[in-house]
Amino acid sequence: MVTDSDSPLGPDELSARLGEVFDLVGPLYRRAQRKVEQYAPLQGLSVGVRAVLALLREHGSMTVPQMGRAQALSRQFVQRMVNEAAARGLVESAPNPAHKRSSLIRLTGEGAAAITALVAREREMLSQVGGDLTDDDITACLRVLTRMLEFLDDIDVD
Amino acid sequence: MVTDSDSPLGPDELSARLGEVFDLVGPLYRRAQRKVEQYAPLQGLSVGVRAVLALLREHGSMTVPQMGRAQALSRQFVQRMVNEAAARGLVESAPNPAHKRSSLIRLTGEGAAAITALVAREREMLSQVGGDLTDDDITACLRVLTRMLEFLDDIDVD
DNA sequence: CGCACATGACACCTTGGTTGTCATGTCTGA
DNA sequence: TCAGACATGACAACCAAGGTGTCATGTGCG
Repeated sequence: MVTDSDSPLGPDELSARLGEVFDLVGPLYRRAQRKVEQYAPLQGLSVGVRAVLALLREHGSMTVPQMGRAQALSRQFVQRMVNEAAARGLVESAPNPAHKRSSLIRLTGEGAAAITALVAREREMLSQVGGDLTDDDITACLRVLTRMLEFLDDIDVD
Repeated sequence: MVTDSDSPLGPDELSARLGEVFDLVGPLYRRAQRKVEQYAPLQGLSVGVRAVLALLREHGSMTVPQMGRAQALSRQFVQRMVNEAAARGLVESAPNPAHKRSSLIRLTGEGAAAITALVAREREMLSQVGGDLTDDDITACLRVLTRMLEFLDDIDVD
């Protein structure tokens, strides 16, 4: 039967259900941002700076344009966030052997401490989401979101 | 065993994995927004207006404050979107038998056509996501996102 | 070498969304 | 029954996230 819940969906059912996901992602994103806003400022971190620090924490040193591409943000915006972070001493630039103008950005000790502390607090908050979510649920969720992301990957920014 | 993949997670594992979800939602949201813009060249419908039309399409006529509460948005913002939609003839207000000042907002034929067409185009785009996603995957995804949204809902607005 | 392209810097704009305030309308209870 | 608490609409000020445009400089490649 076409509606077997554990076999891949056809295009029609798929798009209808993905539409539901889509309708949740927007509000979720914006509300999460607001929530982060009320946690992060304690350390003086804007959402953008937070994103930059988190990226560097996970991927190590990167150039500004690399970060922009990784997060689908304009390079100019990322640059602004990096400058702001640098002004607070959370981040520093190291010469890039591969490009004189485009230096590598890396976390300072202070920056690493700040983002680690912030993530810890966010986790603490998320742990209250509770409910009856299973590991499988979240794995499936990640699968879906990742697929959508892959599909959208070919968009050009900048 | 604590890590049984089909039993509810404890707070620690839960928050760690939900953190992963969060990190995907941002880029996904931004990419999707751009993709929709380029694929379905918005006939002048801002995200806010789109949300209002979608709400009315799903729930029938509502008052402005009702919509605000339904979406955890400030009533003033919803009002602005409704006014904008009304100015374009997508929506009209009917007298509310239960309240003289707060009229019921409902879709016009034009509004219904516009939102239906938009949703159809979005669906068409999403149908290309393809992959091997099952109905169960998406259901789980919706469960996760809904839980997160509910959790964030207790931010009081207005 | 020359030319297309990537990068940094900086200014300006748009959009989603909130907060505040005021006047008017509605409901409830002593 | 009527006073005060609360809901609504209207309008304005404000904010943060993020994009766009442009210019000068640097880099890589045919």
